[in-house]
Amino acid sequence: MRPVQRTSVSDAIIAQITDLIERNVLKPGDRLPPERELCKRFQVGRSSLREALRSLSMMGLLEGRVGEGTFVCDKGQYVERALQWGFLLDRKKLQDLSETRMMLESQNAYLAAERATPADLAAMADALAGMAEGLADAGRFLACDLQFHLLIARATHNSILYSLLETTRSYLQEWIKESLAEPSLAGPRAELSLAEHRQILAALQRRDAEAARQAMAAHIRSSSGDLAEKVRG
Amino acid sequence: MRPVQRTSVSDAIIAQITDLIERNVLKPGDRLPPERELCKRFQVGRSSLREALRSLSMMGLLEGRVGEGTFVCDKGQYVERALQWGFLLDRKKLQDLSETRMMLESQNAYLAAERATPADLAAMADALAGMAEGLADAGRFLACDLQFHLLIARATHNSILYSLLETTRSYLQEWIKESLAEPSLAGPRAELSLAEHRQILAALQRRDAEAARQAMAAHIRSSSGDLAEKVRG
DNA sequence: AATAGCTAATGGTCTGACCATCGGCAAATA
DNA sequence: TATTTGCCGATGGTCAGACCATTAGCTATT
Repeated sequence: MRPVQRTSVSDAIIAQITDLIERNVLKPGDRLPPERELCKRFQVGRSSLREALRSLSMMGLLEGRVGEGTFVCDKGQYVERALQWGFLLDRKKLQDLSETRMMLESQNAYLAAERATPADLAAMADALAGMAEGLADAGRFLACDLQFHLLIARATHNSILYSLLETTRSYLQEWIKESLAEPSLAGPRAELSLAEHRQILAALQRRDAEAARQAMAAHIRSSSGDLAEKVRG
Repeated sequence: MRPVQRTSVSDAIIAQITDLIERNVLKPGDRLPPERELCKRFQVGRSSLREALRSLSMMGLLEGRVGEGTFVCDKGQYVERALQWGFLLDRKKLQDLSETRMMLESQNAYLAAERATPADLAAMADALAGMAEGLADAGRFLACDLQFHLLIARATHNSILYSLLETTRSYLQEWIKESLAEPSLAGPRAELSLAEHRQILAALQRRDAEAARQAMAAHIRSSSGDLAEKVRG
């Protein structure tokens, strides 16, 4: 004898729908029948059906729009989401996070040097210009700073690396903002940061991957110096 | 003016519960209050609450047991869930994932060289011995192989990097297994792989971080050669 | 022709009910 | 006394029906 497996109604529905998507019977952008009709077809209650649809939405496979219907998502962020959950499960260790960010940023710079398109580089130059204009405006400066780093990640043309860096930054953003808000260091710090960014962009434009990586690493070490101290303290 | 964001009831509940888990107010193994009471506390209907719980279960954060209650999962189940979505990986994503893994593995090797404790190194040596013993047994060989790589990640003593590598591997495991199962290459491939692992371990023991990184990078390039081809093809 | 208002369809939410299962307790049994 | 049996309440799982907010598309007014 072996334990009989009980399969929940929702899970059965999930299996059926994922199967349909997998076999391409349901294509991205397609609209599913209304919930009330799906209930009749699957012969289940609406609660169970909705729990299934909710789970599928959570996986990024479906998307519900009020008054319109439920649609199959475009090629989605399944993997990215799953990796983000990984962060949730582990305790947020600032030090670990900071280190992870360092690795991601510098490696992304390396890859970006090899792959950035002219459009990518132009966007980075724009962000850099924004930083220069925002030397007096801390908010503007930080926004362009963040933008610049995300543009580098985007220039790797690797959605997973981009997503990872984005997530890491989002966790650290508060601390970064705080550490850069130190009034005593604000002026010189910002100018130094701007100069470092220029070096990074220059390396990217030269397609010098190793230089880009090192410039980025140096920048982060310098700009997050007291962030690291705060973390340790 | 900007579009006001509608936040669904379920999403709000999900946010609250994930936050509780994140802040360790809810620890793995803990039991949540009964659904009917959660409804009263959150001031929501049971449908919405259940949709939230269902989503959280789907993420691997919660587990419902009939007649007992809803419990916070030990972390780890989300990896298995991830495997079920393997089919969702298209070629581009596989490529991205493979690249991310490459970066994580080599950088982890770098850090591990600086931080591995004697116990870490001993465990790696054990895994290596297991691989040697398993030259004839593909299953044993692969298990020890995986173990070796995870031990390196663990030796970074950075829980986030470990978690990321673990998740990334879990996605790629099926393809890795498949690519290594090529009968024609099985023998020499395994021996080569073993030799490469020995080089990595040697570099770690010498505390030569740069050598460890390069050895790991070379190993992955060599061992996942036809994986990359499959991805491209 | 353009706009305002109406209507039906749809996803989102709530409620109450019933079922199957599980844990714990008490009674029956050896 | 120790073990088994049966029962009961609690709980998650499911269902059905209702109401709400939003949306698209139609209609009639301007």
